[in-house]
Amino acid sequence: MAKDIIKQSYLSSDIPRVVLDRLPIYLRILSQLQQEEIKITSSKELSLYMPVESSQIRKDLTSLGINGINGKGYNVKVLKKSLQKLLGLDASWNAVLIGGSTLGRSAMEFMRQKRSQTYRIVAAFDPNLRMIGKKISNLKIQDIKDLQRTIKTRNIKIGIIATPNNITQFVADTLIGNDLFYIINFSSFTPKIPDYVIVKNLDPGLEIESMTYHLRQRRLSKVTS
Amino acid sequence: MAKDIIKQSYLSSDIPRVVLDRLPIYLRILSQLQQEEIKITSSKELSLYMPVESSQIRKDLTSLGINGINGKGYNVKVLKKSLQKLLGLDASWNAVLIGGSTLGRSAMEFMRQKRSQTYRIVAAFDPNLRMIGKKISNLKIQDIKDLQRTIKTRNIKIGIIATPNNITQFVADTLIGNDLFYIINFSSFTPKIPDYVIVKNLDPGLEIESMTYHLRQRRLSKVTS
DNA sequence: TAGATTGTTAATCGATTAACAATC
DNA sequence: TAGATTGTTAATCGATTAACAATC
Repeated sequence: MAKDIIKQSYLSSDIPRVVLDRLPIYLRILSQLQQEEIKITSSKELSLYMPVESSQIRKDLTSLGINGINGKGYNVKVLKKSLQKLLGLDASWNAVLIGGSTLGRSAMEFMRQKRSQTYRIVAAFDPNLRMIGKKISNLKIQDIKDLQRTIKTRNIKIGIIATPNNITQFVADTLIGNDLFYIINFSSFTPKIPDYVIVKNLDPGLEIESMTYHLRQRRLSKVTS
Repeated sequence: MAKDIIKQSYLSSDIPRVVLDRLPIYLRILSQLQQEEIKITSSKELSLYMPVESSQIRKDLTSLGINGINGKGYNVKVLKKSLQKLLGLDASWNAVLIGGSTLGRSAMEFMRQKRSQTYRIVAAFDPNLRMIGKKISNLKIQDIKDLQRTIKTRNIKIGIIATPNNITQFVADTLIGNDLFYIINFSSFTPKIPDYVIVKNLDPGLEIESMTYHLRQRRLSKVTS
């Protein structure tokens, strides 16, 4: 029932995925420009920092209802604010970490470095009973039985999986069963999920493995040339 | 001169980026199937684990010269081997880490978790002279002056940036200047790079920030429905 | 005004999907 | 053989780019 409503609203979100994925990149670039005290930028300048034509950037922005100053460009501050609001970055979202062993700890540590205002890890759990009570960063690892209650009381919307690959599916199912439909997955297992759930797999290995293809190519071409 | 050759060979690598990015995902799924002792799979089965139609998968594979058993499917072991070889995962690539403070440490720790056979971090540097000599994991942080020599002697092909945002560009330029054209960037700054360089920006923030859009959408739709 | 840049359309490009004969 | 799945083509879909009049 609740899922039906959500599914519907998800499908109705009208920004194409490719556009959506570019927006945080625009924001990064705008922040950089701000640090350089640049007040007005242009689609052309923005395009220097990413592999996208200026016309694409203009198109993205107009499609979102964001307009520049005709003949001038875009006000950096205004554009940044618009994008932040659109992406929901003016709010802060609570997240829960599942997995208190080394992967969990390093993932936590790594995310902490980024000091994002957008999300906060406010609770930690581990399916392994032996981990309960141990501390990870400043959080006490809780019994997974209390997951549902904690999600409610702490208004948690994002689940972070940092468990061994062999229980990733179980953990994902648990999160989804507890109405967490936004999942960040640090494990190397890609869980099967219903289509109203959004999972981001953050596995550096995935990136590096497509890199090595190019490495190999270049070596071959050097040898043969 | 050397750059010209490389540039050329990069452009001539004929696998489309979208296809290339799917290959490591196929490999993950194949490993999972192997763990379940499944010997023969099909494009249909593989498509269950990722948002791609079976015809796409067949097309990807034939385009790479990989053939299945007509009427039967694909031999899991054979397919895995073929993809690994194609991606250059039968080799091991040496990487250097730049940045020995907390971000560097947690990135290192995080990557260690993954125990990839594909790459190995064999040296660490920091532009900050005060960091020199400190240990990170089992590596001693070296003076960046020795970067060039170490790259040569240790046959390093991959550079990992884990420095504060404000020096990312400097570090990227340094790496490129030392003929490292494969860069993994853990900072939140997107450096400007020549087009023959491949940079993978691994910033969980990027992923999460496009997630919050959907979070916001659903909240709004719940309120209005 | 002259120069620069937006907003927008049309053309191009490439990726995905559906369908089915060929094959095991 | 019957059933299932590949390999491949054609159709569809969507994203990117180029071009330019309108605007500051």
